[in-house]
Amino acid sequence: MAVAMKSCALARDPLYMQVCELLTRRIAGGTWKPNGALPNEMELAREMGVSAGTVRKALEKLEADRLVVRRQGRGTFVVDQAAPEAASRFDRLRRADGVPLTWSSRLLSRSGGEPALSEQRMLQVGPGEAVARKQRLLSVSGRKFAVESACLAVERLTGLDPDDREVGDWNLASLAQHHGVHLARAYEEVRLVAAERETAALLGVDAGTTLMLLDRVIMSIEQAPIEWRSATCHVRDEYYLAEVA
Amino acid sequence: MAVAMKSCALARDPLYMQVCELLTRRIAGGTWKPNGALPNEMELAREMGVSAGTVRKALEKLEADRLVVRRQGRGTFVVDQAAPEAASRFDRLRRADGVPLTWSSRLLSRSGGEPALSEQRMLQVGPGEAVARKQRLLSVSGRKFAVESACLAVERLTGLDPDDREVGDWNLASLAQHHGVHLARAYEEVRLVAAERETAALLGVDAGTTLMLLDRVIMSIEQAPIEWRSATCHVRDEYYLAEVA
DNA sequence: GCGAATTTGTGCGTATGTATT
DNA sequence: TAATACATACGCACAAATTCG
Repeated sequence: MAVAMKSCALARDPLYMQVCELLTRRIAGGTWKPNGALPNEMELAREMGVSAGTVRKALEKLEADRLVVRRQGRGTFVVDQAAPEAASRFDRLRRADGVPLTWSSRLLSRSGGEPALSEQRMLQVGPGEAVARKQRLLSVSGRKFAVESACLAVERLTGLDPDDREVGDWNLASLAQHHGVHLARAYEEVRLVAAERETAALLGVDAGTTLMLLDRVIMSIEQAPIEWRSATCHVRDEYYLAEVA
Repeated sequence: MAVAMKSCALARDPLYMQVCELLTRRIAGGTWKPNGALPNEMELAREMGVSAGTVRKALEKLEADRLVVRRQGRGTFVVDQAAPEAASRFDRLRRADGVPLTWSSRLLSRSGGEPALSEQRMLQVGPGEAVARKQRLLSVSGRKFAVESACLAVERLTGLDPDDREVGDWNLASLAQHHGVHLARAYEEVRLVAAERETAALLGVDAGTTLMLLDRVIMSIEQAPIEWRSATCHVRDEYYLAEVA
């Protein structure tokens, strides 16, 4: 580990970034379970042959990336990406009273195989890289709310069999956690669109009704697009909440 | 400065946070001009009687808060909040091709005085705290695009005369920079609304047309709401872009 | 083109403070 | 109270980027 700096003429990552990457791999590899504690900073420093300050800097970055949480007096813990707070962090729709929107879903269809052109563009995948798709009808307290199409870049999830049961109606957060991918952030585009005939029929509105279209691409820490979701929403009091930093 | 730690039994901010606050005040006070360089780290450490590491940590926080930028080999510089990149950071509307939307504006009206109830709620001000208001018609390449109402918590801008010329059709970024306020982030709510008669008339659309309503509150670093803007937008190809971290 | 000077970035080591168990 | 673990603070050395002669 510490060897790397002087012996290699090529520009390498700083030592703390290497520590960061190693810890990331170990967390993804399951060395420590979600909600489990990492060894303390001194311990990690000794194991890896670096200074405590270097480990500290690496852990600070991991915490900023939401892979771990650190608590004074307790320790450093692996964040459970499948826990509700973490998993719903990309859902920005709110009820009129500000509470995060919850819905029930009915699977309309699913498929897989080669990506369409739009999917290649949104997910930055080549024509040959397999994707999985699903289409769902979302309902909010009994009311038909949205038609959602989602597309997953399955090959970016290490060791995932595209025909696996869990790809059926996948849960992105837990799927990612179990296949070595850490979700970092999302880009979401909000548009107004006129309802097409089929969509209108599914939502029970007149064709041509103006709906809210949400296109969301969720990216991994390595900046690779993982999932593209396109939801056509029949909003009433509900709203989209953005926090601009 | 360094005295504070042991002599005082009360829980005080950590030293680096005190340095941070001092530097923030000095930047707001104009000790160093926008785009100007701060003294180097060693210098600051000597001046303030703290270690270089403490100054470093303070500067890292200031950089995270976008008050300064630091460049290896060059120095640490005050961010010009009025520069286009900084000032337009809260504008999330995009043209169809992804380019940030630009507009021209026509001032429809302006006023000031006691806040209405909605303004008290959105800006978290009391009934007695003065606000300033303006209403504008925004056009995009000749097309009437939006009716915008903005409301400013003038009393949060230190030393600002509510009847000042610059409050007429204020520029929030430069107004904030000149009155000791640092804009940190914004909360924006996106809704679908039916155009009311007056709004429809101003935008040249039929009453009842579905429009995009954007409610944005910009907050200072101290978490105080500074400006509330409510824009009713007649979007066509344009879209709202959110980045969810 | 090159080297010296300047400034931030990285890394190491140590001591002490503070929250938790 | 004691032990543990992260948080803060200090100081030093060298690497890397930038600027300038």
